[in-house]
Amino acid sequence: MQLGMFVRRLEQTLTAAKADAFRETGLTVPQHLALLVLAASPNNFSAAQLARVCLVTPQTMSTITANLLAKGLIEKHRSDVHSQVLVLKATPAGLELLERAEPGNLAVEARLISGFTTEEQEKFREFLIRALSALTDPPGSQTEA
Amino acid sequence: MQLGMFVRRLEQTLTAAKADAFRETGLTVPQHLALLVLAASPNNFSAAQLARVCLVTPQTMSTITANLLAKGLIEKHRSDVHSQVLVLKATPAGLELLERAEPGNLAVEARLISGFTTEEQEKFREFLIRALSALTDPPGSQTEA
DNA sequence: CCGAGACTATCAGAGCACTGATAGTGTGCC
DNA sequence: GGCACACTATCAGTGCTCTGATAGTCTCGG
Repeated sequence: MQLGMFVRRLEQTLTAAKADAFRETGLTVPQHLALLVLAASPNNFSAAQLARVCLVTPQTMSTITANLLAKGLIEKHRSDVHSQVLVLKATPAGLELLERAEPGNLAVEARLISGFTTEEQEKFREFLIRALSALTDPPGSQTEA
Repeated sequence: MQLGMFVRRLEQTLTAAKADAFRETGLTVPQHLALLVLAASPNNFSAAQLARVCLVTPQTMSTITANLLAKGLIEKHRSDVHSQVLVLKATPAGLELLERAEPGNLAVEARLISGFTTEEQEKFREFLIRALSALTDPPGSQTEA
């Protein structure tokens, strides 16, 4: 079995576990992430910036923020420096819900690494980053160079 | 940054890379997987069995097989042992397309592990499986017991 | 000044993935 | 025999993700 299969499997299981943890709050995993980033950011993001941070396309983030907006967890403000840019901001209700969701999130993360020593965690993380780099940096792109 | 984030990121990047590799064939990543499993299986699967193997729900697999079916890459046969079960089978066209898709798939897998020694690959795989087990086996599920 | 390029937002459409619900079938227990 | 349970297929609805396309705005260079 190829390594990629295991990566996919772990991610699926992880997402399922988080979705389960967030069920009570009504948040989805991407919604949680967007809210988390927004709450942590000093000056708030535009949808396009948020999309880049969360590694999705602006169109996808638009879907996510539309759902958060409909639930009143975030709000949009017209930027005063760029007349067209819409700045996103977590509402008090959003922050409050996030508070309630975090324990579940952290519990899943804790479960993920429960079988690892601190050293192994570091090594695991290093492996993930190295694999990511290998896929991101085009090493086999001498073809067109 | 939490470890889960890196897992998600790697999976997203991996899927994107595979999607890119399959673009020429018109296959999506889930379609490729379903076709691969179907082609490799001695006696062919029902949609429900295939769903379990690919780790998706039967409803999801139904969507995937509908698209494969529409492209003529697989076919459905009524099982002769169970009157209601529909057995799936890759068509010659499906097998032929799979042949064309495999090099790209393998290239991405090769890229994924390109920065690893054989030992590290084994360790990486072991880490992934260990994390998977930690999430799957319910260690904190005494709540409802 | 004006046009090119970069960035923003947003619509449209396809595919994947889930939950929930409905219905048919097949096995096995009472 | 008949009922319950398990498994199959499938419809309906929601949400995430992508590509492609359209349009507004801003900056910078000629």
